[in-house]
Amino acid sequence: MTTGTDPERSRGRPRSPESHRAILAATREVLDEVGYVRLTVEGVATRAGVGKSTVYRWWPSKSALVLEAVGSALAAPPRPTGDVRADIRAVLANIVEDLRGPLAVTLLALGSDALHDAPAAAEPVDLLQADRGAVQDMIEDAGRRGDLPADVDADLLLDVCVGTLLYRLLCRRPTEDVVDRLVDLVVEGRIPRTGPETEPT
Amino acid sequence: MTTGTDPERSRGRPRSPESHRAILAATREVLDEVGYVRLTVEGVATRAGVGKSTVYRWWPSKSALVLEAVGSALAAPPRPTGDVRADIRAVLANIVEDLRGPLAVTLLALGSDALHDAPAAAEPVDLLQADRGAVQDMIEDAGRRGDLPADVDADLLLDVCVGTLLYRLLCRRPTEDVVDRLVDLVVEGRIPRTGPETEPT
Amino acid sequence: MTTGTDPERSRGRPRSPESHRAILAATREVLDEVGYVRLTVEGVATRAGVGKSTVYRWWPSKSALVLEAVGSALAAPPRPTGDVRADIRAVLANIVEDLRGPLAVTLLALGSDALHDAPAAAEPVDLLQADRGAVQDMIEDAGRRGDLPADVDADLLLDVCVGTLLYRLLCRRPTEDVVDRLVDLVVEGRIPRTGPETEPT
Amino acid sequence: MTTGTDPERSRGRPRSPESHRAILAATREVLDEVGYVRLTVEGVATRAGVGKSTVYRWWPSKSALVLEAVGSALAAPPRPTGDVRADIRAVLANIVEDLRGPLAVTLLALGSDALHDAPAAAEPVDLLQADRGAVQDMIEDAGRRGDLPADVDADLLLDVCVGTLLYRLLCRRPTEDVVDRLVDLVVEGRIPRTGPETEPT
DNA sequence: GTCTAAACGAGACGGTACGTCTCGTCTTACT
DNA sequence: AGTAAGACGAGACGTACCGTCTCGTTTAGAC
Repeated sequence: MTTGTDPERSRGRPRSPESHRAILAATREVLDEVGYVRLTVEGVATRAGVGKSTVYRWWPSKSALVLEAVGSALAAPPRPTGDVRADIRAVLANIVEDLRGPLAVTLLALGSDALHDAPAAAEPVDLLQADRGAVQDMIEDAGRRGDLPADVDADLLLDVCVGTLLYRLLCRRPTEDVVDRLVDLVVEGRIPRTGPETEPT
Repeated sequence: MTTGTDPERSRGRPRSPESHRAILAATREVLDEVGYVRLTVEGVATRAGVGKSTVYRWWPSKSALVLEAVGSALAAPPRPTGDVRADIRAVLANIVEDLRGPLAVTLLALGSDALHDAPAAAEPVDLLQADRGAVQDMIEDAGRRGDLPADVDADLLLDVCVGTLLYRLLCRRPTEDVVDRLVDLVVEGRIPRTGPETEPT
Repeated sequence: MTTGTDPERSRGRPRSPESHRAILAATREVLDEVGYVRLTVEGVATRAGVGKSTVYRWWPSKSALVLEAVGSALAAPPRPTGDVRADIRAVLANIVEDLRGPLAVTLLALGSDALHDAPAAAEPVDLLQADRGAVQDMIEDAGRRGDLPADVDADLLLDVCVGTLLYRLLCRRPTEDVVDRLVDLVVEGRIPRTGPETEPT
Repeated sequence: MTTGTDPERSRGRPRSPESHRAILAATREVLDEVGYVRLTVEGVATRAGVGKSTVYRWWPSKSALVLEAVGSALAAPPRPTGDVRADIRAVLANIVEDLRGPLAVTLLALGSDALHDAPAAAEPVDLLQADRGAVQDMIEDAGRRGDLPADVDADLLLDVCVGTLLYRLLCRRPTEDVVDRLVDLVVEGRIPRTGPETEPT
């Protein structure tokens, strides 16, 4: 199947895929090291071995660049198995994984930066939820199957999970066993307790 | 013989309380209007009718200034009544109230900015929880009274509430009836549903 | 084989000659109007229609900028004619001309500023003497020709002339007929007198 | 009529002479160490063990303070002896002595600073010539006695001497034997030569 | 021996300029 | 045509002094 060369797109020298990748990689590294506010486009370009104008040719601003760099590093959404506990667990584990490193912080910076520009507003925070629709379907399926209430509010349920994880990461509180207890809470209504550990049902 | 006035403290011209207040007020206004990243110290100083050096005399940086300005505008913690549902509701209503306006966004910007400085890190996010200790005590009291499990994890329970609200505000999803349903979830284990509205017990 | 273009030098956008010239011109204007101490780099940049960073990209400091601006406005050295009186007269007339306007004052400010930095020290005062070597040669030639003593101290002789003019300008005393009388003094040993005017020999 | 103590003037605490002296001394020290432009009133006050307001109570500005500090350290004018060579020598030696240290540079800074304020303009440069009138009288006396031309231009003659010394000091050229040769030039019309040394007449 | 008013130290104040930094755009020469 | 280099206009950063202004504390002469 030849996706081939779009006659409109392929005039002149084509975009260099190496540069593109190098820029995104450099962005992620710099983000790791100094954070969003101290990241400079010039620094990224230098580290990528690229001219600053090449960055600006493909991304309109620092925030757009960072947004794509962060998005491109997110974990792939898991495939649903039909076991609602396991599926939600997998989604949350993904999020925890994603939010390690600089991503949580960066998302917040992006979000707060964007919230004062009506247009760009929703984008960053939705990154964590590229697969939100799929997850909601999965939850609603569970409702139909009877594993959850039939009219479960998948939207809020998901926000409880994601919000709690994001907030704990932001406050630097531990998140290891929180995933399980969140699942217990939102799937079975089990109020979180301290103590040995949540026992399996 | 009580000297009263501390000889160490009263040398030189005393700090002008009007300037101090005017600066914090101006900071809040500018924050409202243009947001954290577009706020400038010079702009704040001008609006407060104050020299830039007066701002820097008392706050070491833009972020410290904003942090205090935001903190000084938070709602006062409610007094516990003994009814766990009502108490948690009151705390969450306070948070929702605080996060209207620019505070949610600003907290995120501050938080993300700070997370790359080990020392200043925890401050901003803890602002929302100046009264966290009191609320935890309140929850644990409820555990002792039997309104909640005796070994309830007050820490996580609180994070579920705060995190969810913060996240929904950040994503611009509605928060009006979420407070009630969160209380239902964390106090009674009621899984959130769509539908007419949560009926009273 | 002449490569011509130095591969090291010609990377990136070349320096804009208009900006460079505009900055020097603006510096001279501002100097004229408000003097050295009240000259502001930002003011110069604004008048030149240039960003402040462009000024600082090419001159490390206000004093370096002013030094070059002043230097670039000095009169070109006159061509020696062989008549020692006429030649010295021409040199001194040049100096008087240069020191009109803000240059005398500026040189002093620069000089006094610089004298506390060992490295930059000599520069400003030497500005007046970019052509000092040539003038000394001229004087020594006159010595060899017999128009002046054979072992004339050209150095001191020149300092007498320049120093006297600079000092009188600084004290705001008139300098119109001083040039002639200085020449009388240093070429013919005629002690300066008040009175109608120096008669021609 | 008892002038005695003016009832208007002598209420309250009298001016502290120690502070006054300490401020002038500190000014001279700081001037020596860092020069005029880098001298700060606050630094002077601190070194003098004095509040900044005490400085500003008695001197209207940094330049006025420095002017007085510099003036108060000048050498006392010599007494005329009747020997014109010796008298001029003594005056010039005084000037050379005064201009060692930071004074030459400071005078220039003050002068250049002042030249853009019409009122304060002439003061600094005239410092060197507090005794100018006396010296002019002395030169004119020599004219009347026949040691110099009867209509000698004392004004210009003095400027030649002072200007030359000031300029050489500013350029950091040696001044040791220049005094003698200047006297030779302006008293006897002897054009300066290099060589063994000026022989006595 | 008070009384009292000016001078004092300390240092906060409103300003202003500094020199540095980053943004996002523009302009070259090279490939 | 796309790129690396890097100059450009703009404007905020945080620092340093300026000269003014309050404070509370001496301190010496007037009463």
